[in-house]
Amino acid sequence: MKYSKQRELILKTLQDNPIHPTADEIYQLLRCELPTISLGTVYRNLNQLSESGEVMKITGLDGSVHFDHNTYQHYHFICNKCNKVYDIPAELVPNIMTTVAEQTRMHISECELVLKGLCRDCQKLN
Amino acid sequence: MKYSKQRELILKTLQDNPIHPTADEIYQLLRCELPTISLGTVYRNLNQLSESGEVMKITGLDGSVHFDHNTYQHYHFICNKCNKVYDIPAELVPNIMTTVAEQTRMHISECELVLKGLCRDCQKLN
DNA sequence: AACAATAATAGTAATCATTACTACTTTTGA
DNA sequence: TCAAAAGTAGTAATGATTACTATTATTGTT
Repeated sequence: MKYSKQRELILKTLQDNPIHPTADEIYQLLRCELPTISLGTVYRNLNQLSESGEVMKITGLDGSVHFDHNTYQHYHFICNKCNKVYDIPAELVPNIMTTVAEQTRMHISECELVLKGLCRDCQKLN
Repeated sequence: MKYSKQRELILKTLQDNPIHPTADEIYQLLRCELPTISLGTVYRNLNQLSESGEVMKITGLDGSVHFDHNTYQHYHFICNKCNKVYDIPAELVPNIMTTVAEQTRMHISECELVLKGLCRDCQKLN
């Protein structure tokens, strides 16, 4: 992987905006700083970065794919009202991968968990 | 919801083919039996049926949405090699929803878990 | 510093999954 | 039998993502 200014800025934007943005949201954020950047470049780089483990790809949230600068093992919660995405640290979740692997004899290498409901802020507003 | 032959056949096709098909796969399966059915009808009905809880919608597997005739609470495993989708009964998975709800004070109403890896059949082929 | 190989880019077109729209048809309950 | 409501087929439109291409930037080597 060769250096590119675009990739550096994409990574930086993701780190500075820990809101689990989509490719398009990152693109919009970047256009101020680098107006010539193209959406395809954002997609290509995010996919590369998630391949190489530098960012995390989150699916299953809504239609589109989101990205996360936090690459430690963790899970996600999305609020049905405000649509904000929250991190759920892996420590808060009972061990899933090894338990299921033991019981099913599958080789499990990835585990994606998405919880949905009402976040604390939105609970108050009722 | 009014009765329709199309909806009945869509539900039956899903029940007879517990392979977690996509809308398009159901459409292809149905075309033999009812060649005039339209893909839009399949989508509309699957969405209705999943709204009413008669089928389960699975996201986070790959790009597209899959459907499951099994509406009991359960999770999924997708094999990275053969791409087959397996059911993981909820009983095999440590209780996630209440544990996380207690610790985070979020109201959790849905929980989607997707495990990925190598299924037992594909492990043998190595 | 100049250079060639290779990777990356912008911009656009193409693809895939899904939804929206519309005129017509079925279902249903009075 | 009939009208209201819901459903349908077929097509067009949308949204997210990838593919393609000619040009540009990076990098290791002379």
